Amino acid sequence: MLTIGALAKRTGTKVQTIRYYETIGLMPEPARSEGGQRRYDLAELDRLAFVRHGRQLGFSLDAIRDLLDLADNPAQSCADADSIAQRQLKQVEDRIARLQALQFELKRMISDCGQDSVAQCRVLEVLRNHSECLTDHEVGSDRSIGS
Amino acid sequence: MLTIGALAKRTGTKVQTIRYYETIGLMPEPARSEGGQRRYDLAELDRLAFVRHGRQLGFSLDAIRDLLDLADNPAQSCADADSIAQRQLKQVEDRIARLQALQFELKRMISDCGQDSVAQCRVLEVLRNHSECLTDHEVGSDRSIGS
DNA sequence: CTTGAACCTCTAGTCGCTGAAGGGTTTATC
DNA sequence: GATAAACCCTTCAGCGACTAGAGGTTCAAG
Repeated sequence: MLTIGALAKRTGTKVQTIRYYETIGLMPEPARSEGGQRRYDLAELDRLAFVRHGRQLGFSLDAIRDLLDLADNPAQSCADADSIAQRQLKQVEDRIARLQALQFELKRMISDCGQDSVAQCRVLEVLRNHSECLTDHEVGSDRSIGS
Repeated sequence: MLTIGALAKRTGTKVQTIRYYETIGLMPEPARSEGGQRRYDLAELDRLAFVRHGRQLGFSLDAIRDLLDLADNPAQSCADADSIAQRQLKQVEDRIARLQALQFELKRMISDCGQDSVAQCRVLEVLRNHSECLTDHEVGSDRSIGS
């Protein structure tokens, strides 16, 4: 039986995060000690490890919830799990593309500035005039990854 | 004199977002009509365009606040603006690197699954066993870009 | 039996917006 | 001059995924 602190250490999670997962129903309500403290078993350790690993791979908590359901009902879950992962891959690839456009624009902005200490700063100039940009560097929502 | 709606349309911003920028002090309190509606002039249009462009380039509102201060005090602001942009570039490059590790891992996970409809799903398997991963695909905070 | 680390609940804050409720103003048309 | 539509106002709550803090309780070691 693990305390919440031990579980946190083993999975690289903060204690508060585990309690948060419990409040949103991602982790089950665990057993309690006589004094009311949470006690976890190995099944719960596995579940949390699964969740954290999903988070590290950028899955949203909703996606992880779906994947957990699939893992619990093993009958032909593969196609569903695959499509969730495909969706995640696509999101990751979209984000990479957008960030690369940003990277290009930022690099150009910085290298144009650099040495000459004239009052005309390229960085500020570029921000003032969008027309100076070469790429379409709009950034979409980046909400799925927490700290 | 522009209404808030006209300003929103011209800058591709939502009306609420402009009001939000005002509450956090990023946009000044504008003039008002007799009936109390906001009226903007061209200086305010420029400022909002600057802010939005900074957001498109992934700068946080705090970074944009600093850049606006620099733009207002033109004396040798170039080095400061440059270092803010450098920091932003580094963040973008870090995020790209992490996302590419994710992309690699997700692709591997998906391609290993694919055809064989056996109950053993690679996607779920990989999530269960972190040790199967080849890369260090930890994802950091992605807080700086809104929707 | 005492200490102190770890636990508990509850609430509020983070970031950058977004949406909605419940009104008031402006403008165009009749 | 009336009316209606389109716009605007304030205020508050919510998103996702946590994180931090206050103020109190429990547990394990010495």
